[in-house]
Amino acid sequence: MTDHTALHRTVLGWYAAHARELPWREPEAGPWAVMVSEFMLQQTPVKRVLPMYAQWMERWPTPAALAAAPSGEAVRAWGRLGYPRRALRLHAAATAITEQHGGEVPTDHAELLALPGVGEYTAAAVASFAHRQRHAVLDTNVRRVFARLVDGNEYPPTATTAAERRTANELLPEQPETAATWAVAVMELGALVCTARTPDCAHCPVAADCAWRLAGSPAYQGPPRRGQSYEGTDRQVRGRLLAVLRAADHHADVPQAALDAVWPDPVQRARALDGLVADGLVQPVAPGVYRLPG
DNA sequence: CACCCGTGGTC
DNA sequence: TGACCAAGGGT
Repeated sequence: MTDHTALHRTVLGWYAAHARELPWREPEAGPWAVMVSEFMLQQTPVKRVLPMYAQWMERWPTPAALAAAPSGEAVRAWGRLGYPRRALRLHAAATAITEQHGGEVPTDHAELLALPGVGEYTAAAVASFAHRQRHAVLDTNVRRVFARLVDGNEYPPTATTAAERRTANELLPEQPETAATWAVAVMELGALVCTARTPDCAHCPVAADCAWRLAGSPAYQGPPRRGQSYEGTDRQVRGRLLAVLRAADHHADVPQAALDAVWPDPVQRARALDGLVADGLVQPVAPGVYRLPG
């Protein structure tokens, strides 16, 4: 039950002075704008999200507008943002919001969590950033900041732990409005200063209190964090296949031959295509003919 | 819970 | 240059 007022004031002051101006943080950005940004930002850098976000919000400014479009159009508009299943899930979330929540993004955390593509982080982020509620928001940035500041470790554990949730809740300001700003402020600190590779400790507002710094910035000791291989994987094949489908006109059939051209190994190619169909990203319309889903 | 799921930028 | 990283979620 320590008093964290000084820490709150320091971080909130830093945020007030250094926060980026992002469209989903503008006063006119409602819950839908926040939700769209959160889907796009899942494992994708802000810089690459910005242009796609602008296009998306202009085309589908409400959940109902997106729900009225074919899911394949969402996949097509997703472009090269990566992880196209996110586009499908965002479309499914828009449909659920339209059909079950009167077209309004839910305010209740549990209802948010029940939406397709909304997990622990995104539910807390929308409830906090858009609805100004008090929630611990644990993304990769926040987890890294707390790992260093509180635990003295360079990196957080592989998966979010109960101890991390305890820390986040312990440090969360009591007032909901303050907590909401605190959540985005800690995230911003992780994104801009307390970065993964080369943290800018010289400009960190809490460097003097940082357990990791005070311990001499010891190198990461934990288990090796598995890298993400990509060359030669099914994911690469899926990406190439879907690129062909996206490039085709809306409702234009894509012949098997066009898909066969993207990858030499027929076994892996077929497996990747089957996977896309199973995921609902590709629709088989006839033997040897495919398109994005309607 | 370990693994799968895209894409592009960085050192 | 290959490994790492980027506002995760689903299984």
